[in-house]
Amino acid sequence: MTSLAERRRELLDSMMREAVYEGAVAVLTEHGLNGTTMDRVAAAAGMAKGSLYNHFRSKQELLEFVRDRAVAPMQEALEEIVENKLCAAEKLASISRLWREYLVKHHAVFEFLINDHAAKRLLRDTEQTVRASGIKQIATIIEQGIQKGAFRPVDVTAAAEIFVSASIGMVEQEFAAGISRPVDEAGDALMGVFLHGLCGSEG
Amino acid sequence: MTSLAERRRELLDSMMREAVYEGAVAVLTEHGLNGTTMDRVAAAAGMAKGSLYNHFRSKQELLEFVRDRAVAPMQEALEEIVENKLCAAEKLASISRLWREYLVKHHAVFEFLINDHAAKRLLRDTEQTVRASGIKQIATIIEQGIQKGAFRPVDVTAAAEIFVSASIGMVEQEFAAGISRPVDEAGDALMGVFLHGLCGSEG
Amino acid sequence: MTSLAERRRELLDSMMREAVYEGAVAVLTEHGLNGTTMDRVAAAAGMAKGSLYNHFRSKQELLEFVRDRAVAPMQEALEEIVENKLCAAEKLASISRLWREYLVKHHAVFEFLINDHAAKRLLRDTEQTVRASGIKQIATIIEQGIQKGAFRPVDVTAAAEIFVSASIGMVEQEFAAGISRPVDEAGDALMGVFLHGLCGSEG
Amino acid sequence: MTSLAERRRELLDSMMREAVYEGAVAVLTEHGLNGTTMDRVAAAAGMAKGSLYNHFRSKQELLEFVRDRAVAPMQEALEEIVENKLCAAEKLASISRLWREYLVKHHAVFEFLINDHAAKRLLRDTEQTVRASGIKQIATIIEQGIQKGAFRPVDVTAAAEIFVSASIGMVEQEFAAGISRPVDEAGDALMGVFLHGLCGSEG
DNA sequence: AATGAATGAGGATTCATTCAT
DNA sequence: GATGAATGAATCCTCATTCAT
Repeated sequence: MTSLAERRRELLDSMMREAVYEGAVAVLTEHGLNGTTMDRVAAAAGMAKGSLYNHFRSKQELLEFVRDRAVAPMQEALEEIVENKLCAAEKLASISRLWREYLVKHHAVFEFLINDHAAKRLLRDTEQTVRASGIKQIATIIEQGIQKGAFRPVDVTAAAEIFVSASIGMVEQEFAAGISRPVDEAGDALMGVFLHGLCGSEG
Repeated sequence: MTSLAERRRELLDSMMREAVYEGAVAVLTEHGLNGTTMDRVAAAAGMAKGSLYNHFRSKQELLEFVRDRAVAPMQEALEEIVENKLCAAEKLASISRLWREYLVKHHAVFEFLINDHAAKRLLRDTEQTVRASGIKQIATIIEQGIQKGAFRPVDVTAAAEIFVSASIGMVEQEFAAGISRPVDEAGDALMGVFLHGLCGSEG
Repeated sequence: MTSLAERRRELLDSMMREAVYEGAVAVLTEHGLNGTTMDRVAAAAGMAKGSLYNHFRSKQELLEFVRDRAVAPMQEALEEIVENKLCAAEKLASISRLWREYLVKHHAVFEFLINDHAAKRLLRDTEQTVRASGIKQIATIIEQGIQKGAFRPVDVTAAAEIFVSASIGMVEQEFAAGISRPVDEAGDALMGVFLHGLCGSEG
Repeated sequence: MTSLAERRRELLDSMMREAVYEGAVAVLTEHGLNGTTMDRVAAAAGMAKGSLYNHFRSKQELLEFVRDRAVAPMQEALEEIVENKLCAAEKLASISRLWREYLVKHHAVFEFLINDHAAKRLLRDTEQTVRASGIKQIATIIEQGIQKGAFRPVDVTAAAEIFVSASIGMVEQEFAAGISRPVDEAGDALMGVFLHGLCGSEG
């Protein structure tokens, strides 16, 4: 049984983690990974620098927390889609839209999570990277599509990498270029090429 | 008219820039962008730290030089392919292979050039990014393919982004995962999906 | 008259001080004086860091308590020897052995008590240092020996300093060198030199 | 052949090392080993903190330099005495006086070099400690005295440890107590006890 | 033009002490 | 009294840039 004090502590703890998360995201957004210092995170989270170290052993641990905190809801949503009763093509379309929405919303965090190689070094994960696990899930969906006869028998991992790279790359490019496509238009373009190729049915 | 002294100066200058380039690449390879200090670059280039500042106003300028120096031959090769007499699909296949070879060979540099957002910030380019200019060229090729009736009338920019993201993403993923696919296999997989889609001709 | 509550408080208090003593000694042993943080002491003593400050005004006060707590039994034993009916030479031999045993047993504490000048600064004592009071006692014994005609009329303080320094120094040296002499051998060597000198009876 | 520039550099370097040495000694004297921060050393040496790191890789390396710089002249003087034509007893007396003079003069440094266990930890030396090497030399002298028949056949290492501990301990005690004996008096007292013991010739 | 020592603003981390609960 | 999170000064070390030689 959890005592009152314990529950209160947990509540406070989760509040502070939330503050740290939001502070860190704000700093990442404004200053990039390299400009994300403990000083700035502490200030943005409204606490003393030393306090951060009462909750995270190191900067790395803090950033890992931010990553997990940011990725968790997305991975849950992803799994939900994977387990749906939709057909493979519909699943891919849903995922493409899901990612686009998340990327747009949490751009700063994902920028450093997905692409930043400094972060890759810092957050030491290879197989478990967000990207890698996404690729695995997509590969599974494509595999299902192939077995149902909906898809041609292609190299599923390669196809999954293409899908993931393209999904993320398109959004990133929009950010870099400072433009923004309507969600549907972008998704349709991606799905059109990914499902039917450039050459079309007579190809 | 260039005097003898002037020519000699230029020669020396280009030799030193070459040394800086190679030193910087070596340091980037070994220590990553964050570990690339002026000290290390100077040491690797076989010169004094102060001398770097006689040729580059700042670290940023030096890194921009490295980027340009690294990208130039690739862009030349790209243009050559674009101007070839090949059909669009063959051009794309050639480019895919070209990029793969370059990425594998100069991995460290491109890692920081193409993806590292710390570098993006550092190297202030939006439209002129390597990626952006690559996308433009690819879009042109696809446009040609469409006009020749070889490709379906898709959103050329989106398709180009997909192609570029996928080309780069696949190699990056291999690096991250520590594996390496045979060049042809990877290229075939990409071209297969990109040209014909997952659904196949009956799709 | 002490009330029951008062007595209970005292009991609890002495139990906690005991826990603090043992915790502090453990930490001193494992981490050295510099590594002895209030956090670690609290953890080793099985209590919250804040609680330490309910019983000791500061780290310095806590360490002074540890010093006194560690030194007390040794000083009692020393006084017991001093008041014995033994002759001066035998007293010295007993003391030499007593110290050796204590030093070996409580090495970590005494290392910081006796020699560590950081501690000396921290624990501000001059005359009352363990060392100083030991020297006084030894001087008294030597004085007695001289008055009984057993010893030559030497400078008693100097002789006492020699005895104390040598007693401690020999053990310290063993620790530093990582070796350990048998108690008797070391004691015999010390007493031999101290009583008869290097030159021998004909000297 | 050393170029002019090279010689000038060496001169400047040795001047700066001298400044660092004196600054460090001043700080050690005033603040103790624990209070000896790089900031303070830099300030005392009249230079910027960062400059220290151009000449010493770390605080430890700097302190090791200070130790060596402080110890070198003493060890040279010690060796000179060892190689003299004096008899063993005279050598010991000379050494005793030498040490006393050095200790008095460079008290702060030696306090941390010889006794401070924080320093021992920091300066990782066991056998090569100042103390250990001094003991070795003394042991050699005693050994010679024994072979010449001047000394009784005692445990030379133990006797050397006694001599060294007593020599240093007496000075340290004077410092701690804030008094100061005349050099000769202290030396005579030590040599008297060390050579002839407490018991005297009839002992 | 080359050199490399000097600089000093930061940056990550530690820890004695305080204080609200 | 007990607790442990909060605090922020202090510490070691880094590195882009400057400048005298």
